[in-house]
Amino acid sequence: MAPPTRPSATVDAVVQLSFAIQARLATLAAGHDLSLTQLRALGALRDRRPTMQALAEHLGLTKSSLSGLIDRAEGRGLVRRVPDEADGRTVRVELTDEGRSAAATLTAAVNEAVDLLLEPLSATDRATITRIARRLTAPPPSPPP
Amino acid sequence: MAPPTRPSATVDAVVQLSFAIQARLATLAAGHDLSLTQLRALGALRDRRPTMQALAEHLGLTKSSLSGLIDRAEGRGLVRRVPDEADGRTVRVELTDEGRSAAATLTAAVNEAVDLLLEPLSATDRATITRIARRLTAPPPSPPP
DNA sequence: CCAACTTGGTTCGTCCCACGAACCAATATA
DNA sequence: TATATTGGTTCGTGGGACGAACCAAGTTGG
Repeated sequence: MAPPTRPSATVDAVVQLSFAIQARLATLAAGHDLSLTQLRALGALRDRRPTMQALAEHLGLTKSSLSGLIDRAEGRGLVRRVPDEADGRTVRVELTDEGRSAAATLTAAVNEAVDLLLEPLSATDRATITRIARRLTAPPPSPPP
Repeated sequence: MAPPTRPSATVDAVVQLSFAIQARLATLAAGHDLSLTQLRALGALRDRRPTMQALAEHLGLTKSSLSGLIDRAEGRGLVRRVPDEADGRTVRVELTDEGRSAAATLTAAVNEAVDLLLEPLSATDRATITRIARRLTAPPPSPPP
């Protein structure tokens, strides 16, 4: 069977929506002179102080990419590298006070922006899309070794 | 009232999902040595031959950004600039044969990848998320002048 | 009919982002 | 202790996006 040259309606709709969301987030981040990736990083650091390794994995970046990202964020005073106590090799990343306040502001802004986007939905639909999105992003259950 | 420092469950879930989708698309595009933006551009050109202006708007880029994008795509033989017959200033962009075949391949791959992502959903949930996504990405009805 | 404006694109300089390869220091292993 | 392995950084490359300056083709107004 020949591959379809047109996307399925479902795929198309979902992909379009993801682009719409990303566009909003990018605009919002740009308004604070941040890239989308930096926005994500700040979000990821809100309640963690991961190693470079862990953060890179979480963001889907290589370690060299992350190194540069953190360089820039550190240069802006949003983030700080701290040595790990246990292992002399590993470096942990944490928010500075300035970074924490920026993260809070941005979190609120993201909420507002996405809420606005979801505004046309009924309460029922909101609940449904939440459930579905959660389901799709939940890590698949893996049997412990 | 103080702004929340944590995103709402709904917003968080939806944003996470959008990142998951983008990551899949980016990986897929990278596998064909293309950027996400070029992937989008190819998709947009499947059934149109827009002016630079129109394409830039569709992709949410400035005209200078688009100029560079099309330069590179043209350099790879995926796309062609053609002069507009009516207006000597405007340039139209269209797929080459190679670009058309790449677009077809990629469309199929996107379908497969996103279908896989949506695999855990029931048929009902798929229908629901399609409806919701459509609703959210549909342009708001504007009264004709 | 021609000068002044507008419009559609390109070019240029700048910065961010992401990657792989090479490298270095600290730890783990044999 | 010699040899991996691991965690990060550095460097070079290339795409991506932007604004400002620019240019050519159309449009408008006197």
